[in-house]
Amino acid sequence: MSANETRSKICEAAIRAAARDGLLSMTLDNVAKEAGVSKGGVMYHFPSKDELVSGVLEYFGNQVEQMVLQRIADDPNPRFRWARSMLTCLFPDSPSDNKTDGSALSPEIVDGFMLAAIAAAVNSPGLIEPLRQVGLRLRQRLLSDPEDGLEQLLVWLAVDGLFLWQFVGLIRRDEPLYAEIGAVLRAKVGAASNVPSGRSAISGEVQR
Amino acid sequence: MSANETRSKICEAAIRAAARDGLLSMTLDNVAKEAGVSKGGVMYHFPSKDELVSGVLEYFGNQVEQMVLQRIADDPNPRFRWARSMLTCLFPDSPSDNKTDGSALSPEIVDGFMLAAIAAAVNSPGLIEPLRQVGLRLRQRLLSDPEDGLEQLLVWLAVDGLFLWQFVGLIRRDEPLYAEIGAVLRAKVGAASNVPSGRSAISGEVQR
DNA sequence: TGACAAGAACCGACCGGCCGGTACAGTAAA
DNA sequence: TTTACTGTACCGGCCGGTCGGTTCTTGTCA
Repeated sequence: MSANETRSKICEAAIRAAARDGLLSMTLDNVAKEAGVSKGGVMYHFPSKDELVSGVLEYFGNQVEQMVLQRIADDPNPRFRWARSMLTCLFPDSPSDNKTDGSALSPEIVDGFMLAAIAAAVNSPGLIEPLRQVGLRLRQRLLSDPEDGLEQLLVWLAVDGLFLWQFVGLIRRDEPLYAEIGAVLRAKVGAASNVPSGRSAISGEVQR
Repeated sequence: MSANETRSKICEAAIRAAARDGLLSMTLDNVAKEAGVSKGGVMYHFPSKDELVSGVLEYFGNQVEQMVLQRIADDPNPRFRWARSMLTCLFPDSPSDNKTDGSALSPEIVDGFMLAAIAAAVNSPGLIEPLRQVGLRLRQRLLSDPEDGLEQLLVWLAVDGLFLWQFVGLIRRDEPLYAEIGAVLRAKVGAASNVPSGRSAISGEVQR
């Protein structure tokens, strides 16, 4: 097995353990066991716990960022492009469709990214700095849209709020409300199920 | 000093330490030191770490819940009452006004509540169960508003998303954007600065 | 082709420190 | 006398980190 494969395997195992048994169980020993690797093997790829956590964050963060940015680039309609990309990437239209065509991220990756971010913030404030930079850039670009910037930001915030709810157990993916919220948000930014540039029935002119 | 005063002192100290040095530094020894109490003193009031964490969560949660519910009860205008209450309680109009008239919560309490919730979720999933119950009840009541339920929920979610952003360092209270977001949200639910039942210039009919 | 050196990838026993928790004797106030 | 602590000493476990060693892979050269 190549080095990169093992690294990925470790990152995924770390999140799997954290998701199942809580963030505190993301110890070197547990992660090693979960990944089917020895502790020394983990330490070989990530010389310290901090580097493991930031490595995990980077691993998931890159996947999310790539997907979101590509969706924006592919979207012909500039209006609400940012928020629409986030929604289609982070909310699969229906919980059951595991599309492998690369048009959306699997819940595992999305939740993993979230968990990794919280894990980083918990372990040491310095670890989220790279993520912070990415977030700030994204924020700035989104807000540079003169008309709809703030409105899109609110959609983004709502999505993140939903993650927080999930984290503290206030909502679960399989609840009907979860899909309802996704539908309302999607409607707000004109993201139909399969027609990205579709016109929403709901969102009237909200701004100004 | 009475027992309850000491309990409060310990709870506040726990959050102070966590906010300053990270969640992991919320150890029994550190909390005791921060509170100016011996470790035995902490263990006297909270027989275990779990009980300390859930006690802290309860301490801050009660303050937030009380304030939010009272605001709702005092509001003569039923439309968007829930979301409006949250906003006025959790977003002070301007960062500098420390009103002691009890019309809003201090940022310390709000952030403390947030930190406590995350701390509980991190330490052990079971600890947030009481908070979960409160949240679910609140959610249900809010959604029972047939017209504006989901719209208010989005405001709530955005507020929580903003907390998450704060936690991972994506935004700070003193940034102009923070106040801007507050203003937009307040406008959406018709919460003017000092006229709770005011009509917003922005939020048109969004629903249906 | 095959022997072999060299480094990359990985193993797992071990260590020191910290953390949650216990035990208990003492004390000041109500 | 009860309540509300203080202070100290201690324990067992876990966790991050170290280290000497092993196995796998790859390039080199006769």
